[in-house]
Amino acid sequence: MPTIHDVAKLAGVAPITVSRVINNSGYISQETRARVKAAIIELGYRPNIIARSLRSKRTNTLALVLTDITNPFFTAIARGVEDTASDAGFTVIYCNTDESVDEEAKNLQLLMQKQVDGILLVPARSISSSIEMIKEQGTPVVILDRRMPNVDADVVRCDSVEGAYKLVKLLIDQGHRRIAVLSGPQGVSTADDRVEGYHKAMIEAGISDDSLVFYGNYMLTSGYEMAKQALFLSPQVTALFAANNFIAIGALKALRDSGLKVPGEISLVAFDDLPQTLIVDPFLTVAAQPPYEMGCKATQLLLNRIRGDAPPECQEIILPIELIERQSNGPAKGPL
Amino acid sequence: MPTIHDVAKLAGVAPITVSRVINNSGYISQETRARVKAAIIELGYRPNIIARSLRSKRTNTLALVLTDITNPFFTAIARGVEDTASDAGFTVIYCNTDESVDEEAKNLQLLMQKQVDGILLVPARSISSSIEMIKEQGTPVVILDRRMPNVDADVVRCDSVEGAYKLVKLLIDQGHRRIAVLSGPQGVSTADDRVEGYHKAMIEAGISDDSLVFYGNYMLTSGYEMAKQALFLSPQVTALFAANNFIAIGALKALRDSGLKVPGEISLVAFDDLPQTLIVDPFLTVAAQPPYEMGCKATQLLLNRIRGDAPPECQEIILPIELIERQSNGPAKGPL
DNA sequence: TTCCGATATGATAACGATATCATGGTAACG
DNA sequence: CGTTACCATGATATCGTTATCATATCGGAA
Repeated sequence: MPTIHDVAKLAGVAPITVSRVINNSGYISQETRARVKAAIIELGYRPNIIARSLRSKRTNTLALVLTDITNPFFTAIARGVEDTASDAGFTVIYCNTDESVDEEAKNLQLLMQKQVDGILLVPARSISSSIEMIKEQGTPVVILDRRMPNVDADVVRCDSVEGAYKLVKLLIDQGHRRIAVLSGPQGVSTADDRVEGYHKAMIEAGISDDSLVFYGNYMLTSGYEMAKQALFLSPQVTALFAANNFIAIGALKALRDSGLKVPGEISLVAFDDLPQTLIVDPFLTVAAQPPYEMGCKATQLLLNRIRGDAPPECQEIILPIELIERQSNGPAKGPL
Repeated sequence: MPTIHDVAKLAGVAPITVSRVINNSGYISQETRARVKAAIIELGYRPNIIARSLRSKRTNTLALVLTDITNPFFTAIARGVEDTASDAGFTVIYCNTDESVDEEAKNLQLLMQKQVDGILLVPARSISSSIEMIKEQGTPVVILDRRMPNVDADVVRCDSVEGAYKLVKLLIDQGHRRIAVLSGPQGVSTADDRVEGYHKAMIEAGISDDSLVFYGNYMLTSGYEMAKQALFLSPQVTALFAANNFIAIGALKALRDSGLKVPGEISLVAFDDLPQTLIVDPFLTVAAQPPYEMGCKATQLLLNRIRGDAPPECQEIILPIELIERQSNGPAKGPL
């Protein structure tokens, strides 16, 4: 592996001159530039990125810290991040936290040590000290998908309150009154916000019953269990609102196992759409967020921060949610 | 950010002694060790990983180069890789090639410059020069999911020929004779192997007709188009074999758009299962590979290579394929 | 002519860690 | 008592680049 010294010697210049050619910085005569370039090609020289990073304090690396890459919503975000980062010459390190604050802290610690230039974070909880640590070091952070109320950082997300409100309103307008919400973990902003949107719609309709609210986590099994519990309620619920895609699938499995027809006997609406590539006949009525765009936008914002050409004040970018009405909901049956 | 010098000064020792404490190398008296550790904690010292890498030539970073993280098959691989790598204190950089040899070469080039300790590669094509470049540099590579016939490297994959054979045999045993195969790009080992397995089963049954073989790519749209074309064949096909999950979904959409009932009017079997977390009622009969395990195994193998405690000769690990018979296939209709 | 700014290049010193070699004890063994 | 082996620590050089400051040339303006 040739070094900058080898190139310099071959071209008959000082190493720093080679550096200038590589980085297009300072003044170089046409002739010298050509000679250096020729030497670079002849030797097949590639700069040592690590040495460069050590000196320049730049790693051209971003980190994406999310809860679970296995969820297609986050997979799409990841793809958006990578495409955008890659175009800018950055590589992406990614980490799964599985919604654990400890895992998150551990990962962030490691990433700081690796001196990534910026971090895209889907925070495990709304309250966490790890962000402060990062900000102290001066590393830019963009918070993705979720809010962190007391943290001063850029955010790219959708309006969960509004999305949930619209979904539940839809059910109410179809005559549903006993609507259960199956949400994620308390303390996660999307889970809280979606319950809030649910409450808003319910209260507006003059209904309010805390026994209809379930908190679990954003996993299949949790959706399954919450749905099973919701079915025990009396009077019976006529509709379910699942706060994310995995919960929705879990709930659907529970409904199937209980022999209930959707939407004939019970309605189901959910947050997050499933990708077109995996579903033949989309069936679920959903509030769809644009994950790929979220990943792109967040990365652009982060790159701007890193380059220092973003306005100093923090930005909050809220992308639109699309309500897609399909076949999983219908008019409420039985006495209202 | 304190450096090793600050710690050394505070503890009253030389920097190298601090280094020894951190890395548990060489001899250190209990007393000195304690003093150094105290200093480390007092200053909140974290080693600079970049400086360490420059000197030690280790980055504790792996790269995962695959075609498209959006495919749940690869997502699961990625998760297996990350879990295993993370346990060993390694971070993972990942890159999408979208089946393009050029993108692959570009990414690999960059990764070599970043001096990753090892590479997990799902090669875009069976023949490619980029691998040679990597091996020249001495960076260990594990090839994942696909074969590269003329390359001397570790491989973790499944037996595509056998999986395809079993799926097609199943159809033949149900009386199907006109079976089309919708495969990936020619030159990709899995696509070629699955066609080979198909041929093996067909020839064994005394059937062989090259007009039933379609090559496209592993995307939804390609599956849709190939299925549409296959439906034009005369005499009509009674079954389709999709070489991956996306092709299968595309084909299903095409069948739905053509008004054909599955399995009543036409049967469909496919390679790769869809994750339980996304599908309520699994419907497709598939040859399921274990992607998560593939990711784990490949990473273990790679880590062993990096540590130098793997046997010198290349290993080929072939994981078992599970044939899961569901509802997308049935007895052939019409005259045999 | 003198001086100044733009142009072109280089010398030197970092960046923060570890590899290598050296030094000096102490204990054990024959 | 000398030799050897182990233990404990340090000095120095080095990894490959770039930041910083210095130097030299040249053309044109004052």
